[in-house]
Amino acid sequence: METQDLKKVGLKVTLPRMKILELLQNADQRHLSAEDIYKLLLEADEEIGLATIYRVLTQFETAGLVTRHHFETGQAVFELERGEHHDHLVCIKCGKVEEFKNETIETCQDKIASEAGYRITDHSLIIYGVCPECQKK
Amino acid sequence: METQDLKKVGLKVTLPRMKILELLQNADQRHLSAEDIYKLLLEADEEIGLATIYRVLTQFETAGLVTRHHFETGQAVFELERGEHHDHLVCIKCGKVEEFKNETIETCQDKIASEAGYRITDHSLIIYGVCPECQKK
DNA sequence: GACCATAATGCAAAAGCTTCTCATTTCTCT
DNA sequence: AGAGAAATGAGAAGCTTTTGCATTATGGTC
Ligand SMILES: [Mn+2]
Ligand SMILES: [Mn+2]
Ligand SMILES: [Zn+2]
Ligand SMILES: [Zn+2]
Repeated sequence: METQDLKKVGLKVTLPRMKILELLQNADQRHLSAEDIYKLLLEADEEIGLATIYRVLTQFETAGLVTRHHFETGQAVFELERGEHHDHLVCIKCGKVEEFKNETIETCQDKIASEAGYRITDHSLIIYGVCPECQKK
Repeated sequence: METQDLKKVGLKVTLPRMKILELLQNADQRHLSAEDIYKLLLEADEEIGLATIYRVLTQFETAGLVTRHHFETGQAVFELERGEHHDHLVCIKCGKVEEFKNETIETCQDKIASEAGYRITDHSLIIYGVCPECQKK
């Protein structure tokens, strides 16, 4: 029940917030831009302003419900936070996004940061390439 | 002699291009945004339009003279290409950028991409953290 | 060195994404 | 149901980057 998720993080339960959360949970595509969400909601006859979508996504991000990524598409994409960190493999032809997790890389990163004396707060690893389907064309 | 660099890649030798290239070679800070370059040139009494700077940087990128990065600062940063790939460690407090290269990570990335059937074209690994100096404050 | 065709520049306007303002609506709590 | 507080929608504004077009500079030729 999503209503709980919102209350838990101190956000009022409103229609826009419910619909956006629902969409993030159920959409085929896990990684969505604000505009994607806007259009998908329109298709479902839920007319929610783009400004609200941006506002809500930022609130969700602050609340730890979603994560924002900056792939090189010009627009940020958001995905529901599932508690397990992962990185991304993005097809430059069709935009498909795959996820992966690699302990060796994570460990190396921590080592690099600590050797440089940095207190690491975050990282972003994105591999760009052409997916198997797009290679055939 | 920078004039050669430009001719080599098929670009006319113009004052803006020379000045921008020179700045990228000599600036204290290796990673500069278009606006940074604009302002530094102004300080040096070289009034070059921002549009030209963007255009030239894109041409330099296409020609392989510079590399463009998207740190999460809202603006792209550019650095002179030195032929050796590396990744970045960015201080979220002061904006300092450090470079590193890690063979283990590079190898893992290639393995991940090929296991997913992707033909890798590029990747971006950015570690965000707080640098030693900023930790003291 | 002057000339010409072509390419590059500067400026302002436009575009693309995101945030903000403020009047109106919706929630929550009683 | 009603009051107070918070959220929404619509449009304006903000930022970074790109584009159109008139003007200027460059590189090759005579
Ligand atoms: Mn993901
Ligand atoms: Mn670098
Ligand atoms: Zn693809
Ligand atoms: Zn710092």
